[in-house]
Amino acid sequence: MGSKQRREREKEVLRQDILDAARELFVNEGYENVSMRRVAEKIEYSPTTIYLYFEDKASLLYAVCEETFAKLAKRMEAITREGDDPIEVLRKGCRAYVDFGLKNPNHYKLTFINHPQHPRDHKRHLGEKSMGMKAYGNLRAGVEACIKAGKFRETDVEAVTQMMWAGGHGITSLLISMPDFPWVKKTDLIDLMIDTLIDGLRT
Amino acid sequence: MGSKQRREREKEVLRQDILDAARELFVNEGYENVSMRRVAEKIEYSPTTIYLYFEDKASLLYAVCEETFAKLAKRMEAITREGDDPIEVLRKGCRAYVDFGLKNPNHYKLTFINHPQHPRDHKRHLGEKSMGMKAYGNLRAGVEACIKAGKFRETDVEAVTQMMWAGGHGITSLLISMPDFPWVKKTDLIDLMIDTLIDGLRT
DNA sequence: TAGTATGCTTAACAGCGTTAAGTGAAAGGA
DNA sequence: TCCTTTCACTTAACGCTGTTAAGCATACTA
Repeated sequence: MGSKQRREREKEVLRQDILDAARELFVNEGYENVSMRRVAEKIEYSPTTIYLYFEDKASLLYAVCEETFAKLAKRMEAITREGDDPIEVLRKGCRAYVDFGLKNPNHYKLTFINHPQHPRDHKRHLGEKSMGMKAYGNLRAGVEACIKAGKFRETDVEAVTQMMWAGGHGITSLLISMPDFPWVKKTDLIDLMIDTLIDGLRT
Repeated sequence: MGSKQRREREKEVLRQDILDAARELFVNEGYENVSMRRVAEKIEYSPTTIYLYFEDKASLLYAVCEETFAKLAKRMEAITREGDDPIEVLRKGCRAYVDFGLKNPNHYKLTFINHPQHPRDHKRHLGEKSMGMKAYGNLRAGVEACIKAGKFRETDVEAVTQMMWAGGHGITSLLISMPDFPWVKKTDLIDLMIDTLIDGLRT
């Protein structure tokens, strides 16, 4: 009787095994350089088995990213909750975002740089309930707090949030995708960006 | 006697034909979605012929990008030469950069977003004589002029240049690779970024 | 115990970037 | 003019890719 539940538990385990294998390969070697056959080999199943658990390679990628971005969202939320001076919260949030990207470059690439090719995938990472969107919400809250506290001059919250995001993303993505460029010290660049943006927004 | 020169002229024509075909396909359908066979079909030669003119697909891409970025470098240089108020020059330069990216999204993706997979390709676009580097040099000159004119507080020119680039790139790349995100008005976002960064750098 | 549903595999398709070998015409020298 | 060499190009193939259709065993149900 309970066999049905047991089988479902087993399926869940295999699904997670696939995800773990895919994550490790994607992160270490890059999405493009990992084939479904290699993922299958790693879990010691035939390639087609993966398709019983994930629609296609992009879906597998999406699932992996979602897992990782849950971590980012959680960290961002923790920073917001600590509730210092709102400016300091915002600063820490931005730094956490960039650090996260630099520490998980392949995850970052997968989600924010390597644009999804299939039109329908575009919307997935931005869905209302997606983890990426949750992190964005946190950033937005941070910006709103600064404005409400009178630290920033009155402006469009949405626009400022998107600008802050773009600032963080600009640094993160350039550092990741052009590692051979003669960058100045990374931390200096990150701090300069965050400080300059915040200074430029001050009342 | 002159036949050797004639043949070389003909080769140059075919090389340009390949470039033109590749550019059109890459720009309209994206690098990943265009195969060498399709480029070959367009110029009505066999796929292998392309390899007589370009080392591989990445080299073909590189050549296409270089052509386009020559245009960007030229425009940036023109703005610098016009020589208004240095701040205004910098502002215009940044705007030109973003506009260029948004107007040529696939070119932009190819050069700045779609990181090159082969290690050796990394360096190509950043070579001393590359067009991308020339545009960077222009931006740097713009920043330097602002500092020398006493408009910006004394800081590391290189760091500020890289930050400005990252600001422009952040907006450009996000707008391009996430077209379905609920962005505020594009021009507002661009102006907000540029103005905020400049304000944050002021003396 | 017979029949069915389930989980996985084998085999294959159509495409990819790229290379080795071959072809046919034009060029150069005698 | 004839022969040889060069050169631009093609044909065929290799080993890979993501993905699907069909088949095969095992485990569950009646």
